[in-house]
Order: sequence, then C-alpha cells, then structure tokens
Amino acid sequence: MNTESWLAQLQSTGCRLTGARRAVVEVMESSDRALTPVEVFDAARQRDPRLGLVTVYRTLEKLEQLGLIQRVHQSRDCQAFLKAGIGHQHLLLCERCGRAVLFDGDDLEALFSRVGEQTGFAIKSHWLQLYGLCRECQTK
Amino acid sequence: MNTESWLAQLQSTGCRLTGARRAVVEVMESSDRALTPVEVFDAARQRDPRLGLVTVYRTLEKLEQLGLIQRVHQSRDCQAFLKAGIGHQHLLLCERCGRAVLFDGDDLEALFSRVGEQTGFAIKSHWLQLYGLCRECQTK
DNA sequence: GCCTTTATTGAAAATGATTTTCAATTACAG
DNA sequence: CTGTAATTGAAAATCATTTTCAATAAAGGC
Ligand SMILES: [Mn+2]
Ligand SMILES: [Mn+2]
Ligand SMILES: [Zn+2]
Ligand SMILES: [Zn+2]
Repeated sequence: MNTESWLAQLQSTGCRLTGARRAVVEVMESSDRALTPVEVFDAARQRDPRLGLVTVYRTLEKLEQLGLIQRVHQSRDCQAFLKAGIGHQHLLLCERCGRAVLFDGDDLEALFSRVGEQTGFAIKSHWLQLYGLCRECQTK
Repeated sequence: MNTESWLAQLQSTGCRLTGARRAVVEVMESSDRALTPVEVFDAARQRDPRLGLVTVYRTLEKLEQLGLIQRVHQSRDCQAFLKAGIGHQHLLLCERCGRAVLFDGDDLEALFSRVGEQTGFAIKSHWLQLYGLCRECQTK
C-alpha cells in the first residue's frame, strides 16, 4: 500500500491528515487511468460520503505540486489527473478504455538536433504521448 | 495572400462570405503563434469593430473542421488555435514568445514497436511537441 | 438594381467547470 | 485535554463556452 507514503509526503509538507485527503489519495494512487476531478469525487465519495468537490480540487492541486500526480492532456479532456512516474517518462493511452501506461527510454536526440538546426530553436523539452489499444481492448 | 484561398474554401462548403469571417480568417492566417479565442477576438475586432466573440468561436469551429487550423495544447492554454500544416507534422513552440513552427520527418517507428512489445498495446497514433527558445528569444 | 430566401449575426441568457468566501469543524502541538 | 490554526463543505462568484432568438445581410433569381 503506497497510500501511506503519499500521506506521509503530504504530512511532511505541513498538511494535516484528514479523511477527505485520505479518500482522494487512495483513489488516485490505485487508478491506472486518468481521472477528471468529478470522477475522483464520485469514487472518493464512496469512502468518505461527506466529501465535497471543492476539497477534491484542493487536494489534487496539492498532489500535483508534490509531483505525485500529473495532469494528462487529451484531445477531449485536458483536466484529467494520473499518478506520476519517476523521472522522465512518457504516456501511452488506450483510446478505448483509457488505461494509461508510463514508459521511458525514448531516443529523440537525433531528431532534436536536426530540428534545432533547421529552425534555429534551442530545444529545451518535449512532450510525447502514444495512443493505441491495450491488450484487452484489442480482442473486443 | 493566402486569405483568399481560405475564404474560397469556406465558400465552397456553402458558407457565405461575411466581414466577420474575413476578419477572423485574416488574423488566423497571418499569425505565427497559437491564439486563444479572446486573442483572435481582440485582433479581429480591429478590422471589424462590430464583431462578436460568439462569431469568433463559430468561425474557429468551421476552420477547424476544414482542417485549416488546429487546436494547440499547452500546459496552460489548451484552447489555442494555430494554422494547420499539410500532412503529418509536429509542433515546435517557443516558451518565451509563443512562436510556433511545424516540422515533419520524425522517425519513431523503432520506439513504437519496442513500446508496443513491452506493453502489449497496438499503437495507433502519437503526439509530439517540442519546446524551446526561438532564435530571437535566445539573444534577449 | 430589387426582391426573396435563408444563413449569419451579436446581445443576452444559459450552462458548466472551477475558484472564492466564510462560518463551522477538526487535527494536532503543547 | 485544550487552544489554535488548518481544513472543510455549502453557497456564491467567476470565467469560458454554448444556446437562444430576433434583427440583419449575403447570394441567387429576376
Ligand atoms: Mn522523452
Ligand atoms: Mn510523428
Ligand atoms: Zn483499453
Ligand atoms: Zn521566441
């Protein structure tokens, strides 16, 4: 259960440990797909029925600041959140069920230097996402 | 002046040619950076002071459907629009001034097959954006 | 040019997501 | 256990976008 580690990190930055935060953390930490604030709200409310949507927004903001979750941009929903990986990674998303997988080890240096030369830009960072169908969704 | 070509395309799909559309087209066609609907509104209003923001939204939607402009997602603004290139291309954005450059000729096939094998996903499409500083912004 | 038809327009209202305000509650240091 | 300051949820405010609607004007036929 990684949940305790997330809660410990929250606590170490001066946050108090509440039922509302625990519920949101449990939902985010155990989800393998990006969730919108309302989806987090619906899931977390089952653990803490008093929970308000406002608190979900506030907790997501805190978790993002701590680098425990990341914002996921998609053509439709740009406000969904997913647990973050460690270090530089990229996302692979299932177009059907939304499942998300992180991967690393891209080698784009050659591309960067070519584009840098052609355009005169100094390239600082990049953003790569792959879309497809996960194993389960391929057979349905 | 490519503006006329955009207007002709609009007309060929049954649209009427109005001052409002002409203003929005001129702004989008001549901008080298992504603009939000309000930015388009402010710029286009100088050509057609009567212009309403609603019409900007409606015209941007039409231009996007025709493939003349594309939506640009960034960490902050996910609702900005930029003229589209031809065929499969990627974006390079200046982090300072917002200038946008399209480029093509990425070779990511090796990466796709490796990630596909490791994850079991069938990879269908991808999304790549580079960020950096344009030549002008490097020297300031 | 002058009608007629019908798409287009902008103002205002409606919607939906997010943020702010605020008084009541509660975690937790002492 | 107590005092205090952080946290909470409800309600109100804000902001971007969409819908509604009556007035306007583009384009085609004359
Ligand atoms: Mn990378
Ligand atoms: Mn590509
Ligand atoms: Zn799937
Ligand atoms: Zn620049």
